[in-house]
Amino acid sequence: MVSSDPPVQLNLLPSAPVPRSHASSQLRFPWLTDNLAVSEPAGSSDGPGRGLDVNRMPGMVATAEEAEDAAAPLSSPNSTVSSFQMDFGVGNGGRSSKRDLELETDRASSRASDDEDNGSTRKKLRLSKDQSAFLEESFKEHSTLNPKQKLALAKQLNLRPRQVEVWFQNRRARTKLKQTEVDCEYLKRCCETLTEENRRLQKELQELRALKTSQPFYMQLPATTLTMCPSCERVVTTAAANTTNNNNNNSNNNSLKSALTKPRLHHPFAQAQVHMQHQVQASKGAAA
DNA sequence: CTTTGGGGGGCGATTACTTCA
DNA sequence: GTTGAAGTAATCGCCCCCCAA
Repeated sequence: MVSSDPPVQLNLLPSAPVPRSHASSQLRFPWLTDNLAVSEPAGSSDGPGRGLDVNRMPGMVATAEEAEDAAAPLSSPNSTVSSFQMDFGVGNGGRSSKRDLELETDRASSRASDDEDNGSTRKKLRLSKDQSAFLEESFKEHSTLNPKQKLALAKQLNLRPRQVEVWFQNRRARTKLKQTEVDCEYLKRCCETLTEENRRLQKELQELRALKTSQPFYMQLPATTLTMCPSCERVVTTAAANTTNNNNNNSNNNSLKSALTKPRLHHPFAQAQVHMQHQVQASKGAAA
């Protein structure tokens, strides 16, 4: 009934869900050479003193996660990101060891970046284009990460695992939002189509009622039902099955036969016949 | 076998920061 | 230089699942 296009399914997520542990794979991306210097992110010219984060006052590290954040490097846009070799999903999928692995990685990261960070403020980072592109490619492969994948990505991009995790969370949220917008647009079109259809059907109904009052002859005919012709999408009246009157209205049957064999415009039964032929042809075509 | 508490991860909502027109 | 909108990194709180005790 709704003639709108089918809803668009944005291909924003990986086609297959990420298995808990799948064969390790190695990804190399052409824009990342061994000596590729990650481009300077926009706005990175700001000094570390600017953009003081009120949530991260110096010396206020309390929880393990905060320790992780505070100890980890800024995205160090000038650092060298070498040959991304993804080692995804090895071993047990590592739920139990996740914390240890992250802490270990963060300790390593903090060692590498103590001079940059100074443990002072943590301003909001802007990922470099290369980092974003790599994360994007990874997201195409898997929309979710297991702990090892997360660590591998973090290591290769010189980011904190938490940053990778957050990026994927936000990316999933954006994907969902986009898909929702697309769905919304589709439903809107459906609604418009149905509204128009309803308007047209109301008009047809009015026409049929007018026809009924102006041509009382058809009042004597068997009860009719409204049906929709699938081929032309017009409402037609068809004779309802009526076995009780079969024996006593031969005259009607004769006139009916003549009407059906010589369909005339605006004759309800003739219209019904024509539309039934349409239906048969349509169904034959569909079957073919 | 069932219950329970903790760890871990995902998600929605929100905040805060950056960029751009 | 200022401002508002848009984009996005990051946080918070909640929920669910899993697992060991």
